[in-house]
Amino acid sequence: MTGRSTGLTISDVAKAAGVARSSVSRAFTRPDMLSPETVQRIMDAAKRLGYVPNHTARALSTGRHGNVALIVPDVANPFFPPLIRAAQREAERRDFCVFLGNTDEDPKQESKLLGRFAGQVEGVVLVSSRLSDAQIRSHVSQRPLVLINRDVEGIPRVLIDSGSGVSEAVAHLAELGHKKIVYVSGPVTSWSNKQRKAAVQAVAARLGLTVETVAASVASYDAGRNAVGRILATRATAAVAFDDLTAQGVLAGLADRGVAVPADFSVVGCDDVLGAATYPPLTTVSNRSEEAGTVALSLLMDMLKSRVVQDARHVLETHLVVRNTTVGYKAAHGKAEPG
Amino acid sequence: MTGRSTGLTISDVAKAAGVARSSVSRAFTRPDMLSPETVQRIMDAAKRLGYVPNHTARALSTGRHGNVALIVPDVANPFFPPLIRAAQREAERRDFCVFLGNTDEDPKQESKLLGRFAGQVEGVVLVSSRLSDAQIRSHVSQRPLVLINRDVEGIPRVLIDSGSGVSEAVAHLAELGHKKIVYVSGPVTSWSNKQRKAAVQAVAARLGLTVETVAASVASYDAGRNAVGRILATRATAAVAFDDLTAQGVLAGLADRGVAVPADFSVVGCDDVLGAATYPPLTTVSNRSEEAGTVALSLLMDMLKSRVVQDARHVLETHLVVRNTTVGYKAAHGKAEPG
DNA sequence: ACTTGTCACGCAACCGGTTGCACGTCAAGC
DNA sequence: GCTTGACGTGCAACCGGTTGCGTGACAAGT
Repeated sequence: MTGRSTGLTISDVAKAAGVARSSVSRAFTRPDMLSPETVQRIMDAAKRLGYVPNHTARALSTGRHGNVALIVPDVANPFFPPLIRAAQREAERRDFCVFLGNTDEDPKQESKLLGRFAGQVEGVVLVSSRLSDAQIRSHVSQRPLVLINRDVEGIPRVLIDSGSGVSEAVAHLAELGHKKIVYVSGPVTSWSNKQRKAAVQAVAARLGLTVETVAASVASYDAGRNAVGRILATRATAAVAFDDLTAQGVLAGLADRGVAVPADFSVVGCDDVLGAATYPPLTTVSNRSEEAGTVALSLLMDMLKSRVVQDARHVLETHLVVRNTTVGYKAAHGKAEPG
Repeated sequence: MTGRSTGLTISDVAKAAGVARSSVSRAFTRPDMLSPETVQRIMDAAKRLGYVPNHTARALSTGRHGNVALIVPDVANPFFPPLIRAAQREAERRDFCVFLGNTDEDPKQESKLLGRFAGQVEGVVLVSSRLSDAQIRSHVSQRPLVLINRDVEGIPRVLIDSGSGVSEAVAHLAELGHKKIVYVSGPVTSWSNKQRKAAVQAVAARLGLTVETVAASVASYDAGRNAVGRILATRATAAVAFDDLTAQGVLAGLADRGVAVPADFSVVGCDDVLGAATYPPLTTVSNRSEEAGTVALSLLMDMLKSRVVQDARHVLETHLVVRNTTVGYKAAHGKAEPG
């Protein structure tokens, strides 16, 4: 009637096995408390009847549901799925189920979801949260929570340091002989964008490169494509783009103008989101989003176990992945930087 | 202690409002049964205390959890995220939460997840299930279930008919003057692959095109790239690939050999997974996966409401999206098909 | 033989809601 | 004035497990 999978309860099993309900319960949760024969008898009966413990009832009395929530800004952004999958895997390894929430980049929606999940999850991991620090803190007081790509003091968090990879990218370009490069920036409000831009400028300064910034404002193919005019106007010989999508746009714009990559111009992306699956394969910065997912989940699980919030701050460094859109400027041209 | 958001229960509210627990319960679930003033008083007390109903307890007594599960083969496959997001949105619109399951294309894993979710969801949508018909049927007997891209008689299902779009693609190529094309096939076990291949052959026959099949075996960039030698050997002038990833590989392989696209060769993908975000933008077939997600969810919700399984079979037709990897063969060459 | 301790198990309360039924009140109908 | 019915509310059982505590059986210790 109710669509329940089976109407079977511990009582049925208890009757069949000739024991009390509590013994059935213990057979499943703490078999060591029972004699081996009793456990065996109960298990046999359970299997014979096709009994399966009711998750909800168990959750009600224990307060443990075995669920966690994962909340992301946008499932369809290719950056997140690998992270989701990794988190999922880790959760399942520990016999947890995961609720997935999609906020559409909207803080209100994020709060709403948090509320809806509350009471059926034991913990939450918030990815690239758009909430204010204060809001995040207020949620933390209610239930275990870990952050990904959001740096709030006192709250367990795992951060993907794209700065390290971007730095390598700039060093790579310098080593190849480029003297002037441009950073194609992303959304100004983005934590990642700030991080990446700063890294580019720091390393460029250290290695004596000139760097100009061209704003793509939003992170998209079109934004990258539209920025090409301004990029070329700088007379730079290489560009580091905020992300792969932007980089791909830049490649398109370059192609439109007949600029060959990497022969005439080098491009590096960030996040390794398209993998090698475009042509030419993009030199980019690894994202380690999978590890972020795994680590965040383990962190959360540890908290659930120990019941203590640790001020963990797990930083994942990224690295340059050299493919085919970068090449030595001198090697390609056999001469020095144009005047 | 237990990390519950609040220790508040209906009893607290009842006491504060000076009514019985049952009245508090009714104030939230069937306010029409109470006098307006009582409802008001209870609500005030609840708000003042910060009471929020316990989802788990409610689920235990009603059998309704307000959760559904969405199980996909691989979150990271770009085909699924838009579908997931759409389903999510639809679920939320109806105040449902969604569990996400990832099977890694493994039927065993799929069964396991189905089991783990059982008892905490009211219904399931299974996307591109790898289970056998019999297994699927056995699950259906246990709880409401709807299928996406899996055609099992008697079970509500929504099917994305990529055949229609592929047919358009072939017609498009014919119209452009191509006489001989190749179909770069995907996994032989794939329902979609069968569908697409059949469509290509049917339309080609009708329009008098010659079509050869080149197997890429798995759907991937590399597979596509490796197939190019064989594709070119057929002396065809255009290719329809199983999916966008494969198509992208084909483009890469073509570029490796100096074959210009679309000037010398036309390529069309399928699934519109990379959007326009590559260069040159790929002519492909739309996927309508978002609608599939939305429709599947509504179907499920209807079943939950009416408690009756309808043998719905919802087919979504796809269409050709013309971008820049196809062009008239004659237009490009100004002559007839080469000998 | 009698205390003491251990072990296996049952009893019953509890988790936090929902819901069938009974009860009391009050207005309308005769 | 008494029945009738509608209405608002409370009582208590129930959803399906978990768990603190008590009890009886049996072995070991003196």
